[in-house]
Amino acid sequence: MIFIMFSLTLTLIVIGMIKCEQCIVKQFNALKSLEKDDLIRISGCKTSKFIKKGETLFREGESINGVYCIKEGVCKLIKLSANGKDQIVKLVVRGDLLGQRSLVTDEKSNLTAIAVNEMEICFIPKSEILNDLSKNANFSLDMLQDMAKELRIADNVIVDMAQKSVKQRLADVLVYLNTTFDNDEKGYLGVTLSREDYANLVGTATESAIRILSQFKKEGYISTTGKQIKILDLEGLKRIE
Amino acid sequence: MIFIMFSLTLTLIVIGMIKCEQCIVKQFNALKSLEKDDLIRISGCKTSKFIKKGETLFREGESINGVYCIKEGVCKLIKLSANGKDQIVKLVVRGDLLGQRSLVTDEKSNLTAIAVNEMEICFIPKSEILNDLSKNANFSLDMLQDMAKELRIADNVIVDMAQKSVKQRLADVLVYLNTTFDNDEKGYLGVTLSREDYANLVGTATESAIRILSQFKKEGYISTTGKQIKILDLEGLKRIE
DNA sequence: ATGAAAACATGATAAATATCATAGTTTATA
DNA sequence: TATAAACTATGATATTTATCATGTTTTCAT
Repeated sequence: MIFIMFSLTLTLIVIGMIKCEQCIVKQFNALKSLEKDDLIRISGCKTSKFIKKGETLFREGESINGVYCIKEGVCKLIKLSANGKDQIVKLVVRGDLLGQRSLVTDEKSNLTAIAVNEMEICFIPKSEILNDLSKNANFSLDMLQDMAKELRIADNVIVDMAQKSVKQRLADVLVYLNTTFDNDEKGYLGVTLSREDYANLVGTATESAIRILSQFKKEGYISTTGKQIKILDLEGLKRIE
Repeated sequence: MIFIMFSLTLTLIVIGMIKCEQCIVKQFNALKSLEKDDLIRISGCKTSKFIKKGETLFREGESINGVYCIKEGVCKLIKLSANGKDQIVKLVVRGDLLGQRSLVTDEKSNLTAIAVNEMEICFIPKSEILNDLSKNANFSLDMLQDMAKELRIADNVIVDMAQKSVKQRLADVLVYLNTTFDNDEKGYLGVTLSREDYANLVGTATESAIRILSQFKKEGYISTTGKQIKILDLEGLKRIE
């Protein structure tokens, strides 16, 4: 009997079926404001998934009809610009909720979401969570606060895009990655991006991103091993202009 | 007696004391979801103001502690970037609510608001409206929808800033102004901005904005009389790349 | 109305960035 | 483990944008 329970728990863990009410990452987002009963109800209808690097969660123009809770991994939110280039609008990380906008509007998604590395996510259908929005003032206030924060960040990104040089923006990205993700054992950035991803994050040509990273390397700000990047002089990067 | 009533009404109108529940512009924002009783209560504590062109409503770093309802006129939301240049993050127009973020966070304002022309605004203290957020689900849902929309727009601006050329962005701004504001009797854009404002909207040097506007003029897309700009070839502007 | 200040305009030049070309490296996988 | 495909790197050059300089026009307060 004990063996069976153990085996069951193990299986649940292996296929990612941790219950919402026990899940650690809910601490980091608006779900923390839900009552235990509601979390249990939501847990019953959520879908857990593992997503491989490079897989698409959803595309621009699709209906989402729910929120994704990022349990592990990183994904990039991309928009294809009129001139055919991809722009990474933001990175979504462990603990973040993805698709809040779909809860309050019926619009199609404005962005495409693609996994940057192995991800573990839970999908909660809109229908299941919509009631909480109208009945639980704390939850909707929390949601408002999240959006307000995202809006402030977006405004700052606009200013940076408009006013800073490509080199500054690239330095900013490195600083951001360094502070947002734990470095690995060897001191490399915790997220591995392609040079093209870097270019699409700062809005420049891939060659330009490569060139500037090479320059950073020559000047001793970073070192690289293949795609992996190690920050050697964080304060120096912050001073770049 | 009739004369006194008439005189009173007239005075109220002249000093801008239209009551919220009768105010047309509330249709355009989240206030439309409040009950009549709540609007009357709010009306009782709101402050009405006329703001002259160039005046500052609030500055980056200040506490706002309430929302402004824009009854008439336009203001620009500015952020000073690290390199000392102003960036206009967005224009706020008749019907918009300004400062929603202050309702759900205690942070200082991230932006500075300056009147672009003569404005008429009402200020509603945070204390008075906070209760409505927790008690009126429609109101807070409306607020969420507003923010979701702003977020989508901000994401699009990020992509444009990162991927489009200065010329394209400037053409976009002209198209935006043309569609957002009614042109005056002579067909000029309904909002008059300085060349520096145009530069700060698209994130370029003032000389560059001037140069490109001159070019648009030569190429027959627009005509100008002093600061005033008339769109001659809207479709042409949309096609610029 | 008038003079000073602000805004507009444009040339010359420098700096930043994109594009095209080519080659070396890494990565994935058959 | 061989091989193609994808990614990284760098040079040469073109294009875009910023900066500095200077003159003109408009605006505004007296």
